[in-house]
Amino acid sequence: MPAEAASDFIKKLDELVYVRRRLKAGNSLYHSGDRFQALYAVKTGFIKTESLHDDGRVQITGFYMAGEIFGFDGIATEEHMSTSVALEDSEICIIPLDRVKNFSREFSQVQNHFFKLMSREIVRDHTIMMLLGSMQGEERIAAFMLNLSQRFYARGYSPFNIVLRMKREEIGSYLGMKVETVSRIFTKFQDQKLLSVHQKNIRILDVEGLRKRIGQHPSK
Amino acid sequence: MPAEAASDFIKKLDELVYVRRRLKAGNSLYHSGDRFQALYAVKTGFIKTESLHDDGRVQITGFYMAGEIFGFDGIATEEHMSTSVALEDSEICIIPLDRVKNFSREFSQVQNHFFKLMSREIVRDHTIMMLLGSMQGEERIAAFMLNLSQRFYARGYSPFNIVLRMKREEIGSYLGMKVETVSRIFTKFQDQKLLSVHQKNIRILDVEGLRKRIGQHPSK
DNA sequence: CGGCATCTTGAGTTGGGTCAATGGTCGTGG
DNA sequence: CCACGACCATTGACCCAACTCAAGATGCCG
Repeated sequence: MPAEAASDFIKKLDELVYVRRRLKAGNSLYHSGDRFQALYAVKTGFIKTESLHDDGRVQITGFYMAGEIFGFDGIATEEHMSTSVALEDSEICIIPLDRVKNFSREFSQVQNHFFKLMSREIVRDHTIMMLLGSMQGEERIAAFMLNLSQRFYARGYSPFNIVLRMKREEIGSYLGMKVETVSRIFTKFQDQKLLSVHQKNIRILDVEGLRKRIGQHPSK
Repeated sequence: MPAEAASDFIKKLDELVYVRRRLKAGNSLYHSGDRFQALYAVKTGFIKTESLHDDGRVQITGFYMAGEIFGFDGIATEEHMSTSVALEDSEICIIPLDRVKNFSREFSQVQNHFFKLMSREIVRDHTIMMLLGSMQGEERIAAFMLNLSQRFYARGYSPFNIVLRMKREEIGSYLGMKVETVSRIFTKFQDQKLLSVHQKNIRILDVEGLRKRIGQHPSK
């Protein structure tokens, strides 16, 4: 790839996201049912997306941190199927899909990039489906913590000292279990010296130990 | 949209899928880890995709019938994260992604179409996540049967007389429960005159009754 | 300091898993 | 054509992980 083309590409990517928006903790960018207008990239902060079921139930379908993109669910029907909520004060880059489409015609890499982003989201969802469908409580929490750890690390933060932005109930919603169960498992992991837990401050003490929790379960 | 452009578009879509392939029941198009080469559309038959977890566990992440497209999980890393298996003799259209990308530059609708397809897959996955995360066994089966019914109907088949192509165990894998539980719930639904069950032949007797099963559960 | 939200812990219940046995169905070969 | 064997589905009995309900504990903010 010629250097010039690459730098053009970067410039384009930058143009894509030139609109920013600040979002206070607890506020939403869009609600379920809103007309789809754009994709969103987290610049700073933490976002959750929750899907509303036909009956009243709500489940968190994703947590997004700096560098991650969300909102893809709105493309299919031009209408968002989820609600996005800031878990802390956040800064969000707005990426109008029309702009992506136009740039894609000129720069095939832009198109490639967005295909890959959506594919990655699909893979991520399949991972959660496996977690929800075939792991037990302790395995789910272990997998969740390791996943957070890795994402923090990838973003330049410590992979061991994690400050949770979500409450226990939200973790439960995401992992398909009740608050009480989440809490009990945190306590258990602390007793077993896998984690140290103080409120939302979690320190991962034994990565290997957590890894071993996953997959060595009776379930076949 | 001028009629001519529309017909060009259709022609292009047709060119996209001009390679076909027959697949015997039980055979695979690709395995987890294979290099990604193309997307696949079901022309006739029935396909399952299953994801392999780090530990040995396997979970079915999708069932695809005529008209549905699968394989999107391979785009992210250029490597498939799942294995696709034919549940019955099937005919598959091969859609090389490069071709999609090239046509997209010329026909923006092609690009739109594939963005929407991927978004739809994400929405579908979120639905399953909700099902796995917050529904109980009976609700899951009810939701599953109604979903199948609707897809059969959309493809021109009877929405009431359904011939399952997958075994009970595969339904269980997809819905996050054991064979025995699936079987018990089918029996229960039959006792309650919601379904009539004979082997893989299911007749839906009471759509409203099934709908009411979903969402009226203790959970919260 | 009080009030409110969140988190933890305990006790009892239950949906679904496990294990084990039985029953059907289908394809193959004698 | 029937009998055998393989595979799949169903059913029963028992058990346990996670849920429910209920009480405290902890921390946060005005």
